[in-house]
Amino acid sequence: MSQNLRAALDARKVILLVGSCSVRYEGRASSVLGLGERMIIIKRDRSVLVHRPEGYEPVNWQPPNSHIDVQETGEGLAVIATRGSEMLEIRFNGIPQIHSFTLVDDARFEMYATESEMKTAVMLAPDLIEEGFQPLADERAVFRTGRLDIFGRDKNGRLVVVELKKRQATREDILQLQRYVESLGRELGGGPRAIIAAPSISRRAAAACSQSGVEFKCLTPRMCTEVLRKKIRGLDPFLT
Amino acid sequence: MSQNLRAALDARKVILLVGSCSVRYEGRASSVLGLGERMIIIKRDRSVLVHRPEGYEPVNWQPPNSHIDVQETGEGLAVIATRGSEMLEIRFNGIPQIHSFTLVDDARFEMYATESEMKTAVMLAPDLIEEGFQPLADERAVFRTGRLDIFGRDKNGRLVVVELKKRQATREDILQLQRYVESLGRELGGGPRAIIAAPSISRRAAAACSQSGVEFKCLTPRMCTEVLRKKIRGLDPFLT
DNA sequence: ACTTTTATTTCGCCG
DNA sequence: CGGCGAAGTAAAAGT
Repeated sequence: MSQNLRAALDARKVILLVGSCSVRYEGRASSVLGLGERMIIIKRDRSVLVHRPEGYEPVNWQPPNSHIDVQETGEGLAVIATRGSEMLEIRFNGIPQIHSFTLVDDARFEMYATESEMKTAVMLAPDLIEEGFQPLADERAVFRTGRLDIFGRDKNGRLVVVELKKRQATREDILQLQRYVESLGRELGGGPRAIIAAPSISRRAAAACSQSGVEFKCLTPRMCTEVLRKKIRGLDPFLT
Repeated sequence: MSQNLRAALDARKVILLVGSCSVRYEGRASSVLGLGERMIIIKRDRSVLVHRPEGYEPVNWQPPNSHIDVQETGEGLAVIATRGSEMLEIRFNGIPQIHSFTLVDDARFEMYATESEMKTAVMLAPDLIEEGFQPLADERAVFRTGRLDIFGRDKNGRLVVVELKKRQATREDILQLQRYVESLGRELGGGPRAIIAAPSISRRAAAACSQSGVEFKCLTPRMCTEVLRKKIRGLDPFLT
Protein backbone atom coordinates (compact mmCIF):
# COMPACT_ATOMS: atom_id res chain seq x y z
CA MET A 1 0.00 0.00 0.00
CA SER A 2 2.95 2.27 0.50
CA GLN A 3 4.00 1.75 -3.13
CA ASN A 4 1.61 4.51 -4.16
CA LEU A 5 3.39 6.88 -1.89
CA ARG A 6 6.87 5.85 -2.92
CA ALA A 7 5.92 6.14 -6.59
CA ALA A 8 4.53 9.60 -6.04
CA LEU A 9 7.70 10.61 -4.21
CA ASP A 10 9.86 9.30 -7.03
CA ALA A 11 7.73 11.12 -9.55
CA ARG A 12 8.34 14.37 -7.66
CA LYS A 13 4.68 14.96 -7.14
CA VAL A 14 3.18 17.06 -4.43
CA ILE A 15 1.66 14.66 -1.94
CA LEU A 16 -1.16 15.02 0.52
CA LEU A 17 -1.69 12.46 3.25
CA VAL A 18 -4.82 12.63 5.37
CA GLY A 19 -5.36 10.38 8.32
CA SER A 20 -4.98 9.70 11.99
CA CYS A 21 -1.39 9.90 13.12
CA SER A 22 0.94 10.74 15.93
CA VAL A 23 3.92 13.00 15.39
CA ARG A 24 7.29 13.24 17.03
CA TYR A 25 10.05 15.72 16.41
CA GLU A 26 13.65 15.66 17.60
CA GLY A 27 16.10 18.35 16.68
CA ARG A 28 16.62 21.87 17.86
CA ALA A 29 13.85 21.04 20.28
CA SER A 30 11.70 17.99 20.92
CA SER A 31 7.97 17.64 20.60
CA VAL A 32 5.31 15.02 20.85
CA LEU A 33 1.80 15.08 19.41
CA GLY A 34 -0.65 12.29 20.18
CA LEU A 35 -3.13 10.64 17.86
CA GLY A 36 -5.33 12.90 15.80
CA GLU A 37 -6.42 13.52 12.22
CA ARG A 38 -4.18 15.81 10.21
CA MET A 39 -3.10 16.80 6.75
CA ILE A 40 0.48 16.12 5.80
CA ILE A 41 1.96 17.78 2.75
CA ILE A 42 5.16 16.58 1.14
CA LYS A 43 6.31 18.94 -1.55
CA ARG A 44 8.47 18.39 -4.57
CA ASP A 45 11.48 19.87 -2.82
CA ARG A 46 11.04 17.43 0.07
CA SER A 47 9.67 19.91 2.52
CA VAL A 48 7.12 18.43 4.89
CA LEU A 49 4.24 20.17 6.62
CA VAL A 50 1.97 18.72 9.29
CA HIS A 51 -1.23 20.73 9.52
CA ARG A 52 -3.87 20.35 12.20
CA PRO A 53 -7.45 21.35 11.31
CA GLU A 54 -6.92 24.80 12.78
CA GLY A 55 -4.23 27.43 12.83
CA TYR A 56 -2.12 29.19 10.27
CA GLU A 57 1.11 27.47 11.18
CA PRO A 58 2.03 23.84 10.73
CA VAL A 59 2.30 22.08 14.08
CA ASN A 60 5.41 20.30 12.86
CA TRP A 61 7.45 20.54 9.73
CA GLN A 62 10.70 19.88 8.00
CA PRO A 63 12.30 22.43 5.64
CA PRO A 64 13.20 21.59 2.03
CA ASN A 65 15.77 18.95 1.14
CA SER A 66 14.97 16.52 3.88
CA HIS A 67 15.37 12.82 3.36
CA ILE A 68 12.04 11.03 3.36
CA ASP A 69 11.72 7.44 4.43
CA VAL A 70 8.48 5.48 4.14
CA GLN A 71 7.90 2.44 6.31
CA GLU A 72 5.01 0.07 6.56
CA THR A 73 4.75 -1.13 10.14
CA GLY A 74 2.26 -3.43 11.75
CA GLU A 75 0.19 -0.45 12.79
CA GLY A 76 0.22 1.28 9.46
CA LEU A 77 2.24 3.71 7.41
CA ALA A 78 5.07 5.75 8.86
CA VAL A 79 6.85 8.67 7.26
CA ILE A 80 10.19 9.77 8.67
CA ALA A 81 11.74 12.96 7.38
CA THR A 82 15.30 13.62 8.45
CA ARG A 83 17.40 16.65 7.69
CA GLY A 84 20.78 17.00 9.26
CA SER A 85 20.31 16.32 12.94
CA GLU A 86 16.59 16.95 12.80
CA MET A 87 14.04 14.21 12.60
CA LEU A 88 10.30 14.31 12.03
CA GLU A 89 8.37 11.09 12.50
CA ILE A 90 4.75 10.70 11.44
CA ARG A 91 3.13 7.41 12.41
CA PHE A 92 -0.24 6.76 10.88
CA ASN A 93 -2.84 4.64 12.52
CA GLY A 94 -3.47 2.50 9.48
CA ILE A 95 -3.16 3.70 5.91
CA PRO A 96 -3.98 7.35 5.29
CA GLN A 97 -5.66 8.80 2.27
CA ILE A 98 -2.96 9.40 -0.29
CA HIS A 99 -3.47 12.14 -2.87
CA SER A 100 -0.79 13.26 -5.25
CA PHE A 101 -0.69 16.15 -7.65
CA THR A 102 1.55 17.19 -10.48
CA LEU A 103 1.61 20.93 -10.14
CA VAL A 104 3.10 23.27 -12.70
CA ASP A 105 3.77 26.73 -11.36
CA ASP A 106 6.29 28.97 -13.07
CA ALA A 107 4.69 32.29 -12.23
CA ARG A 108 6.68 35.04 -10.60
CA PHE A 109 5.63 36.33 -7.25
CA GLU A 110 5.79 40.06 -6.89
CA MET A 111 5.33 41.94 -3.68
CA TYR A 112 5.26 45.66 -3.26
CA ALA A 113 3.80 48.56 -1.45
CA THR A 114 1.71 50.44 -3.97
CA GLU A 115 2.92 53.75 -5.35
CA SER A 116 -0.16 55.26 -3.85
CA GLU A 117 0.94 54.05 -0.44
CA MET A 118 4.41 55.40 -1.06
CA LYS A 119 2.89 58.78 -1.79
CA THR A 120 0.83 58.69 1.38
CA ALA A 121 3.94 57.86 3.34
CA VAL A 122 5.88 60.77 1.87
CA MET A 123 3.00 63.15 2.55
CA LEU A 124 2.97 61.97 6.16
CA ALA A 125 6.74 61.97 6.56
CA PRO A 126 8.32 64.35 4.03
CA ASP A 127 11.74 63.80 5.56
CA LEU A 128 11.73 60.51 3.69
CA ILE A 129 12.72 62.65 0.70
CA GLU A 130 15.08 64.98 2.48
CA GLU A 131 15.32 66.90 5.68
CA GLY A 132 13.23 70.05 5.53
CA PHE A 133 11.20 69.04 2.50
CA GLN A 134 7.65 70.37 2.56
CA PRO A 135 4.99 69.05 0.18
CA LEU A 136 2.70 71.66 -1.33
CA ALA A 137 0.16 69.76 -3.35
CA ASP A 138 0.23 66.12 -4.07
CA GLU A 139 -0.74 66.33 -7.68
CA ARG A 140 -0.79 68.62 -10.62
CA ALA A 141 -2.24 68.25 -14.03
CA VAL A 142 0.36 68.68 -16.68
CA PHE A 143 0.35 67.57 -20.28
CA ARG A 144 0.80 63.95 -19.54
CA THR A 145 -1.45 62.44 -16.92
CA GLY A 146 -1.26 59.29 -14.89
CA ARG A 147 1.76 60.46 -12.96
CA LEU A 148 2.08 60.02 -9.30
CA ASP A 149 4.28 62.76 -8.04
CA ILE A 150 4.62 65.35 -5.35
CA PHE A 151 5.29 69.07 -5.46
CA GLY A 152 6.96 70.83 -2.62
CA ARG A 153 9.65 73.18 -1.48
CA ASP A 154 13.00 72.36 -0.01
CA LYS A 155 14.33 73.95 3.14
CA ASN A 156 15.60 76.88 1.06
CA GLY A 157 12.19 77.49 -0.45
CA ARG A 158 13.11 76.17 -3.88
CA LEU A 159 10.46 74.26 -5.80
CA VAL A 160 10.94 70.50 -5.89
CA VAL A 161 9.26 67.88 -8.03
CA VAL A 162 9.37 64.35 -6.66
CA GLU A 163 8.57 61.29 -8.71
CA LEU A 164 7.96 57.98 -6.97
CA LYS A 165 8.76 54.56 -8.33
CA LYS A 166 8.23 51.34 -6.47
CA ARG A 167 10.83 49.59 -8.59
CA GLN A 168 14.30 50.35 -9.79
CA ALA A 169 14.39 53.67 -11.58
CA THR A 170 15.17 53.32 -15.28
CA ARG A 171 16.78 55.68 -17.72
CA GLU A 172 13.34 56.18 -19.23
CA ASP A 173 11.99 57.34 -15.89
CA ILE A 174 14.73 59.93 -15.65
CA LEU A 175 14.15 61.21 -19.17
CA GLN A 176 10.43 61.51 -18.59
CA LEU A 177 10.97 63.40 -15.37
CA GLN A 178 13.49 65.62 -17.08
CA ARG A 179 11.09 66.50 -19.91
CA TYR A 180 8.36 67.11 -17.40
CA VAL A 181 10.47 69.44 -15.32
CA GLU A 182 11.59 71.33 -18.41
CA SER A 183 8.03 71.99 -19.49
CA LEU A 184 7.20 73.00 -15.96
CA GLY A 185 10.16 75.35 -15.95
CA ARG A 186 8.94 77.04 -19.14
CA GLU A 187 5.51 77.40 -17.55
CA LEU A 188 6.65 78.74 -14.21
CA GLY A 189 9.87 80.40 -15.18
CA GLY A 190 11.96 78.90 -12.41
CA GLY A 191 14.00 75.78 -12.67
CA PRO A 192 12.65 73.40 -10.06
CA ARG A 193 14.74 70.63 -8.57
CA ALA A 194 13.80 67.14 -9.66
CA ILE A 195 14.08 64.12 -7.43
CA ILE A 196 13.40 60.55 -8.37
CA ALA A 197 12.62 58.44 -5.33
CA ALA A 198 12.92 54.70 -5.89
CA PRO A 199 14.35 51.65 -4.17
CA SER A 200 17.29 51.63 -6.56
CA ILE A 201 18.53 53.05 -9.81
CA SER A 202 20.01 51.43 -12.87
CA ARG A 203 23.47 52.26 -14.09
CA ARG A 204 22.30 54.16 -17.12
CA ALA A 205 19.62 55.95 -15.15
CA ALA A 206 22.28 57.16 -12.75
CA ALA A 207 24.27 58.45 -15.70
CA ALA A 208 21.19 60.21 -17.04
CA CYS A 209 20.73 61.77 -13.61
CA SER A 210 24.18 63.34 -13.50
CA GLN A 211 23.65 64.66 -17.03
CA SER A 212 20.22 66.15 -16.42
CA GLY A 213 20.57 67.26 -12.84
CA VAL A 214 17.85 64.93 -11.63
CA GLU A 215 18.61 63.72 -8.10
CA PHE A 216 18.13 60.20 -6.86
CA LYS A 217 16.79 59.38 -3.43
CA CYS A 218 16.60 55.81 -2.21
CA LEU A 219 13.08 55.07 -1.03
CA THR A 220 11.84 51.54 -0.71
CA PRO A 221 8.27 50.34 -0.43
CA ARG A 222 9.31 48.80 2.85
CA MET A 223 10.40 52.12 4.27
CA CYS A 224 7.04 53.55 3.28
CA THR A 225 5.14 50.66 4.75
CA GLU A 226 7.11 51.17 7.95
CA VAL A 227 6.14 54.82 8.13
CA LEU A 228 2.53 54.00 7.43
CA ARG A 229 2.47 51.43 10.20
CA LYS A 230 3.84 53.94 12.66
CA LYS A 231 1.89 56.98 11.59
CA ILE A 232 -1.47 55.43 10.98
CA ARG A 233 -1.98 54.53 14.59
CA GLY A 234 -5.57 55.34 15.33
CA LEU A 235 -6.27 57.88 12.65
CA ASP A 236 -6.22 58.93 9.05
CA PRO A 237 -7.54 55.96 7.18
CA PHE A 238 -9.13 58.60 4.94
CA LEU A 239 -5.97 59.61 3.14
CA THR A 240 -5.42 56.60 0.98
CA MET B 1 -20.40 23.85 -8.96
CA SER B 2 -19.48 26.11 -6.11
CA GLN B 3 -22.24 24.60 -3.97
CA ASN B 4 -19.87 21.81 -2.95
CA LEU B 5 -17.47 24.35 -1.61
CA ARG B 6 -20.08 26.41 0.17
CA ALA B 7 -21.53 23.31 1.77
CA ALA B 8 -18.10 22.23 2.97
CA LEU B 9 -17.49 25.68 4.39
CA ASP B 10 -20.81 25.65 6.21
CA ALA B 11 -20.04 22.19 7.56
CA ARG B 12 -16.78 23.53 8.98
CA LYS B 13 -14.72 21.04 7.10
CA VAL B 14 -11.10 21.43 6.19
CA ILE B 15 -10.98 22.17 2.50
CA LEU B 16 -8.35 21.59 -0.12
CA LEU B 17 -8.58 23.25 -3.51
CA VAL B 18 -6.16 22.25 -6.23
CA GLY B 19 -6.04 23.99 -9.54
CA SER B 20 -4.68 26.73 -11.71
CA CYS B 21 -5.21 30.14 -10.23
CA SER B 22 -3.87 33.62 -9.88
CA VAL B 23 -3.54 35.26 -6.50
CA ARG B 24 -3.68 38.85 -5.39
CA TYR B 25 -3.15 40.27 -1.94
CA GLU B 26 -3.88 43.74 -0.64
CA GLY B 27 -3.25 44.72 2.93
CA ARG B 28 -0.11 45.54 4.83
CA ALA B 29 1.59 45.19 1.48
CA SER B 30 0.43 44.18 -1.97
CA SER B 31 1.33 41.17 -4.00
CA VAL B 32 0.50 39.60 -7.30
CA LEU B 33 1.03 36.04 -8.42
CA GLY B 34 0.24 35.01 -11.99
CA LEU B 35 -1.38 31.82 -13.20
CA GLY B 36 -0.04 28.56 -11.85
CA GLU B 37 -1.16 25.36 -10.17
CA ARG B 38 -1.34 25.49 -6.38
CA MET B 39 -2.88 23.94 -3.33
CA ILE B 40 -5.20 26.10 -1.30
CA ILE B 41 -6.18 25.05 2.20
CA ILE B 42 -9.12 26.56 4.02
CA LYS B 43 -9.23 25.44 7.61
CA ARG B 44 -12.09 25.17 10.07
CA ASP B 45 -11.09 28.41 11.73
CA ARG B 46 -11.15 30.21 8.39
CA SER B 47 -7.46 30.48 7.95
CA VAL B 48 -6.35 30.26 4.34
CA LEU B 49 -3.06 29.00 2.96
CA VAL B 50 -1.86 29.19 -0.64
CA HIS B 51 0.94 26.72 -1.22
CA ARG B 52 3.06 26.51 -4.31
CA PRO B 53 4.61 23.13 -5.20
CA GLU B 54 7.84 24.10 -3.44
CA GLY B 55 8.89 25.91 -0.34
CA TYR B 56 8.15 25.67 3.32
CA GLU B 57 6.13 28.84 3.53
CA PRO B 58 2.78 29.61 1.97
CA VAL B 59 3.18 32.19 -0.78
CA ASN B 60 0.04 33.92 0.41
CA TRP B 61 -2.24 33.38 3.33
CA GLN B 62 -4.88 34.76 5.60
CA PRO B 63 -4.81 34.17 9.37
CA PRO B 64 -7.76 32.63 11.25
CA ASN B 65 -11.17 34.29 11.41
CA SER B 66 -11.19 35.74 7.97
CA HIS B 67 -14.40 36.11 6.02
CA ILE B 68 -14.55 33.82 3.05
CA ASP B 69 -16.55 34.65 -0.02
CA VAL B 70 -17.04 32.25 -2.91
CA GLN B 71 -17.91 33.56 -6.35
CA GLU B 72 -18.55 31.83 -9.61
CA THR B 73 -17.39 34.09 -12.40
CA GLY B 74 -17.33 33.53 -16.10
CA GLU B 75 -13.78 32.29 -15.87
CA GLY B 76 -14.30 29.96 -12.97
CA LEU B 77 -14.33 29.88 -9.23
CA ALA B 78 -13.00 32.71 -7.10
CA VAL B 79 -12.33 32.69 -3.38
CA ILE B 80 -11.92 35.99 -1.59
CA ALA B 81 -10.78 35.96 2.02
CA THR B 82 -10.97 39.28 3.83
CA ARG B 83 -9.84 40.00 7.35
CA GLY B 84 -9.94 43.54 8.64
CA SER B 85 -8.31 45.65 5.96
CA GLU B 86 -6.55 42.72 4.38
CA MET B 87 -7.80 40.94 1.32
CA LEU B 88 -6.70 37.76 -0.37
CA GLU B 89 -8.16 36.96 -3.76
CA ILE B 90 -7.73 33.59 -5.44
CA ARG B 91 -9.07 33.36 -8.96
CA PHE B 92 -9.20 29.91 -10.44
CA ASN B 93 -8.96 29.26 -14.10
CA GLY B 94 -12.02 27.06 -14.22
CA ILE B 95 -13.19 24.85 -11.40
CA PRO B 96 -10.48 23.42 -9.15
CA GLN B 97 -10.46 20.02 -7.54
CA ILE B 98 -12.38 20.33 -4.32
CA HIS B 99 -11.54 17.98 -1.48
CA SER B 100 -13.00 18.32 1.98
CA PHE B 101 -12.16 16.51 5.18
CA THR B 102 -13.75 16.26 8.57
CA LEU B 103 -10.75 16.11 10.84
CA VAL B 104 -10.95 15.29 14.53
CA ASP B 105 -7.86 16.28 16.43
CA ASP B 106 -8.01 16.79 20.17
CA ALA B 107 -4.47 15.77 21.00
CA ARG B 108 -2.26 18.01 23.04
CA PHE B 109 0.93 19.28 21.53
CA GLU B 110 3.88 19.12 23.87
CA MET B 111 7.20 20.70 23.23
CA TYR B 112 10.20 19.96 25.33
CA ALA B 113 13.16 22.12 26.07
CA THR B 114 16.11 22.64 23.80
CA GLU B 115 19.60 22.03 25.10
CA SER B 116 19.93 25.77 25.39
CA GLU B 117 16.94 25.82 27.71
CA MET B 118 18.39 22.97 29.69
CA LYS B 119 21.47 25.07 30.23
CA THR B 120 19.39 27.99 31.40
CA ALA B 121 17.58 25.72 33.81
CA VAL B 122 20.84 24.43 35.26
CA MET B 123 22.20 27.95 35.61
CA LEU B 124 19.05 28.90 37.50
CA ALA B 125 18.88 25.74 39.60
CA PRO B 126 22.38 24.24 39.84
CA ASP B 127 21.11 21.64 42.27
CA LEU B 128 19.67 19.88 39.24
CA ILE B 129 23.24 18.63 38.76
CA GLU B 130 24.07 18.00 42.37
CA GLU B 131 23.64 19.58 45.75
CA GLY B 132 26.12 22.39 46.26
CA PHE B 133 27.10 22.72 42.62
CA GLN B 134 27.97 26.26 41.63
CA PRO B 135 28.31 27.28 37.98
CA LEU B 136 31.21 29.59 37.17
CA ALA B 137 30.92 30.52 33.54
CA ASP B 138 28.45 29.15 31.12
CA GLU B 139 30.79 28.67 28.20
CA ARG B 140 34.39 28.26 27.32
CA ALA B 141 36.12 28.13 23.98
CA VAL B 142 38.10 24.96 23.54
CA PHE B 143 39.31 23.17 20.44
CA ARG B 144 35.96 21.83 19.40
CA THR B 145 33.13 24.30 19.21
CA GLY B 146 29.40 23.86 19.20
CA ARG B 147 29.38 22.40 22.68
CA LEU B 148 26.84 23.33 25.21
CA ASP B 149 28.36 22.82 28.59
CA ILE B 150 28.78 24.37 31.96
CA PHE B 151 31.80 24.99 34.18
CA GLY B 152 31.51 25.12 37.91
CA ARG B 153 32.78 23.98 41.27
CA ASP B 154 31.34 21.35 43.49
CA LYS B 155 30.69 21.85 47.20
CA ASN B 156 34.33 20.93 47.89
CA GLY B 157 35.61 23.55 45.49
CA ARG B 158 36.71 21.11 42.84
CA LEU B 159 36.31 22.09 39.19
CA VAL B 160 33.42 20.42 37.36
CA VAL B 161 32.61 20.23 33.68
CA VAL B 162 28.98 19.46 32.86
CA GLU B 163 27.82 18.41 29.44
CA LEU B 164 24.14 18.47 28.64
CA LYS B 165 22.32 16.11 26.30
CA LYS B 166 18.62 16.14 25.73
CA ARG B 167 18.67 12.52 24.53
CA GLN B 168 20.11 9.32 25.82
CA ALA B 169 23.84 9.69 26.33
CA THR B 170 25.85 7.51 23.97
CA ARG B 171 29.26 5.99 24.32
CA GLU B 172 30.43 8.54 21.82
CA ASP B 173 29.22 11.35 24.06
CA ILE B 174 31.24 9.95 26.93
CA LEU B 175 34.39 9.57 24.86
CA GLN B 176 34.08 13.09 23.57
CA LEU B 177 33.62 14.48 27.03
CA GLN B 178 36.52 12.43 28.27
CA ARG B 179 38.85 13.74 25.57
CA TYR B 180 37.68 17.22 26.27
CA VAL B 181 38.32 16.95 29.98
CA GLU B 182 41.75 15.47 29.36
CA SER B 183 42.80 18.37 27.18
CA LEU B 184 41.40 20.72 29.76
CA GLY B 185 43.37 18.95 32.48
CA ARG B 186 46.60 19.42 30.51
CA GLU B 187 45.77 23.08 30.09
CA LEU B 188 44.85 23.78 33.69
CA GLY B 189 46.92 21.21 35.46
CA GLY B 190 44.12 19.94 37.68
CA GLY B 191 41.87 17.04 36.88
CA PRO B 192 38.31 18.36 36.79
CA ARG B 193 35.30 16.18 37.39
CA ALA B 194 33.21 15.43 34.35
CA ILE B 195 29.45 15.03 34.47
CA ILE B 196 27.20 14.09 31.62
CA ALA B 197 23.64 15.18 32.25
CA ALA B 198 21.08 13.47 30.05
CA PRO B 199 17.66 11.83 30.36
CA SER B 200 19.20 8.37 30.17
CA ILE B 201 22.37 6.54 29.30
CA SER B 202 23.05 3.57 27.10
CA ARG B 203 24.59 0.36 28.45
CA ARG B 204 27.90 0.91 26.75
CA ALA B 205 28.00 4.56 27.67
CA ALA B 206 27.58 3.58 31.30
CA ALA B 207 30.51 1.20 30.94
CA ALA B 208 32.60 3.94 29.37
CA CYS B 209 31.68 6.14 32.31
CA SER B 210 32.98 3.75 34.92
CA GLN B 211 36.17 3.34 32.93
CA SER B 212 36.83 7.00 32.37
CA GLY B 213 35.49 8.43 35.60
CA VAL B 214 32.82 10.46 33.85
CA GLU B 215 29.74 10.69 36.04
CA PHE B 216 26.16 10.40 34.83
CA LYS B 217 23.35 12.53 36.13
CA CYS B 218 19.79 11.97 35.02
CA LEU B 219 18.33 15.21 33.71
CA THR B 220 15.34 15.27 31.41
CA PRO B 221 14.15 18.15 29.24
CA ARG B 222 10.90 17.90 31.12
CA MET B 223 12.59 18.52 34.46
CA CYS B 224 14.21 21.59 32.95
CA THR B 225 10.98 22.85 31.53
CA GLU B 226 9.47 22.44 34.96
CA VAL B 227 12.21 24.49 36.59
CA LEU B 228 11.99 27.18 33.94
CA ARG B 229 8.26 27.49 34.42
CA LYS B 230 8.74 27.99 38.13
CA LYS B 231 11.83 30.16 38.15
CA ILE B 232 11.25 32.47 35.27
CA ARG B 233 8.40 34.26 36.90
CA GLY B 234 9.10 37.90 36.34
CA LEU B 235 12.84 37.99 35.95
CA ASP B 236 16.03 36.90 34.26
CA PRO B 237 15.18 36.68 30.60
CA PHE B 238 18.76 37.91 30.04
CA LEU B 239 20.40 34.58 30.71
CA THR B 240 19.46 32.79 27.53
C1' DA C 1 -6.59 44.78 25.06
C1' DC C 2 -2.06 46.08 24.28
C1' DT C 3 2.90 45.37 24.23
C1' DT C 4 6.91 42.61 24.21
C1' DT C 5 9.31 38.41 23.19
C1' DT C 6 9.93 34.14 20.94
C1' DA C 7 10.52 30.84 17.03
C1' DT C 8 12.65 23.86 15.32
C1' DT C 9 11.40 30.82 13.15
C1' DT C 10 12.32 31.14 7.53
C1' DC C 11 14.37 33.88 4.11
C1' DG C 12 17.23 37.03 1.87
C1' DC C 13 21.31 39.92 1.56
C1' DC C 14 25.99 40.80 2.08
C1' DG C 15 30.78 40.27 3.35
C1' DC D 1 29.64 30.01 4.31
C1' DG D 2 28.43 32.67 8.38
C1' DG D 3 26.40 36.74 10.40
C1' DC D 4 22.68 40.19 10.37
C1' DG D 5 18.14 41.93 9.70
C1' DA D 6 13.29 41.77 8.01
C1' DA D 7 8.74 39.37 7.79
C1' DG D 8 1.92 40.86 5.26
C1' DT D 9 6.04 37.46 10.24
C1' DA D 10 2.38 34.36 13.69
C1' DA D 11 1.76 33.06 18.29
C1' DA D 12 2.64 33.20 23.12
C1' DA D 13 3.51 35.43 27.26
C1' DG D 14 3.54 39.34 30.21
C1' DT D 15 1.41 43.99 31.57
